[in-house]
Amino acid sequence: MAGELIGLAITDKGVVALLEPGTTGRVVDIREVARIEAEDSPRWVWWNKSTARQLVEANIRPGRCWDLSATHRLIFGGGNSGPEQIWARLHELDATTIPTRAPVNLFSLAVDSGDPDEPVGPDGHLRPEWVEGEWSNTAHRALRWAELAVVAQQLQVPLVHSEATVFSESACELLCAEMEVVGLPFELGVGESIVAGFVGPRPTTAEEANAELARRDAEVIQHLPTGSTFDLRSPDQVKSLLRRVGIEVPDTRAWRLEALRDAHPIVEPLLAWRRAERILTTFGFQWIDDNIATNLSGHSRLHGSWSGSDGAAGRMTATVGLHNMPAELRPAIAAEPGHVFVRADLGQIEPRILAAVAGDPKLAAASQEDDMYAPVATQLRVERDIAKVAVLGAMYGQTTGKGAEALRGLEREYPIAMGFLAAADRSAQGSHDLRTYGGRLVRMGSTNSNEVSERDARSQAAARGRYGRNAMVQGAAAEFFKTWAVLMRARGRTLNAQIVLCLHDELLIHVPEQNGPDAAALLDRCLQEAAHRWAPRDQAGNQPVRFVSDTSIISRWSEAK
DNA sequence: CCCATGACGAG
DNA sequence: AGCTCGTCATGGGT
Repeated sequence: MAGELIGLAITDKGVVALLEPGTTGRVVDIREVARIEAEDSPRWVWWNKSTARQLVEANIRPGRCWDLSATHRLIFGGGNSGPEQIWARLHELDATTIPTRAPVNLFSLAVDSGDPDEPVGPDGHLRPEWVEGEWSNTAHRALRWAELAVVAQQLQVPLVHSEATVFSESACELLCAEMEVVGLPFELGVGESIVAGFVGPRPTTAEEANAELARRDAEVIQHLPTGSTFDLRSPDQVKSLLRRVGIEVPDTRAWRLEALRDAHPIVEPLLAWRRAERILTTFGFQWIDDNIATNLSGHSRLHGSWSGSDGAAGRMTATVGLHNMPAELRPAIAAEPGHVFVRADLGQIEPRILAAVAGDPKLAAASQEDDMYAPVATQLRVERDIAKVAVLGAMYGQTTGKGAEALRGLEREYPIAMGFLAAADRSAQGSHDLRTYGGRLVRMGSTNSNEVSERDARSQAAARGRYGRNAMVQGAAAEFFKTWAVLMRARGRTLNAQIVLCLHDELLIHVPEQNGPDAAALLDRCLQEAAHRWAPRDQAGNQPVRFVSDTSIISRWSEAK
């Protein structure tokens, strides 16, 4: 039956343990999973993304799952957790008492802590040995592990605030597994030449590398008296270097030096040095060698790991710089032969989300426009850019600058939205946890460790307030984005449309060239469906907030916008 | 060796 | 505006 829950655990040797409802479970070949998926489309239950990855690696792409880890992060907030933490929370056990495997010695061997074939120890916690992988040693144990997953799922059900969010966040873990396995198309030659443009050609020996380093340092140091030695990698030394030429700065951040370009001829080469250093250390040849794999047909892809939600507000995160690649590298992200990218980003997502989650009808009315800042500006009787800064400032907790005055206009014209933000701010200031529209707990950890001055305490509270009001918008926006993304993942299967990058409000989809237009149209339909499924409706059942995207079909990421 | 901090890229 | 994230560097501490 579609949507039926089936517990699933796959050992590292590929043994598949299935726990279907009302059965004692069975051990099967992975092809059986593919058959069940095709015929019944169940909702698979598993501990975390690692199972999703095993399936994707076997070329099985399930439609639905209940990911215990993703759901745990929704219910309880915070970042990634292992089975032992999930289990402990569901049984209201103190996380600090979770046992860890003691080093193997005579003493630890002497302690008898019950039946090692039973995953739950006498203290009620999962045994560390099981958590660390011993569940995978035998088919019998794998069955127990799948069974425990179903037990945990049943315990999560009553704690869930929105089942729809559980489903989309779980599906997002599947999407993450896929993005990890398939990678981001990356044209090696183009990437290498971009890097070389910043840091010089790829060195073949350590001497060459050192010479290039010295050459780049000299471009900056030449503006100082001969014999000067400063380590440009040390902010402290850069500060004293600048003091030497008569520039006094509290820090040496780029935006501050930008303003001092004309103060001394050393500033410009210093900024250039910094840009090159960023490429060299973070996005250089080493990065390419470490993270880009070339397949048998000679095409290269960048592989990182993805998390469907990590950190505070539940945005996706990614490693190896997938979320902060310098724009200069985007020409290297190229569709493979016979393919195109469909790229789309959500327009003005945060104010639209605010209108929706706050239920502000007037702001919702403004969202009907392609540019919703225009009607807001009219209401406030200010310039459009002022209105924009004011709205963003309200969501981020701006306290100074131009937006501050227009803020009073916002309070007057959009009291519901502003009241929503103020409530989040107050709650966070008081260290009270928040919950996003989709039901994610945003923890306000009271980290006020030592005694601090009255002044510091106030500024920390204000920072918490800003964090809280932002988390309610950013968090809900992340949920909405993921709903959109996983709908496209599901609906795009028949077009062979593969999502290869998620960037907070932007999707990059790799698709056979002939399917590009269909995929682009589908992506827009998925946006409307996401709005319909996710966003709050008014009393009449109408969806009052309009969401828009900018969609294009391109060959290289750099062609966008 | 861990940890805090500065710096910087992206949204 | 000020918010999130990951990554790499130095420099302090153990």
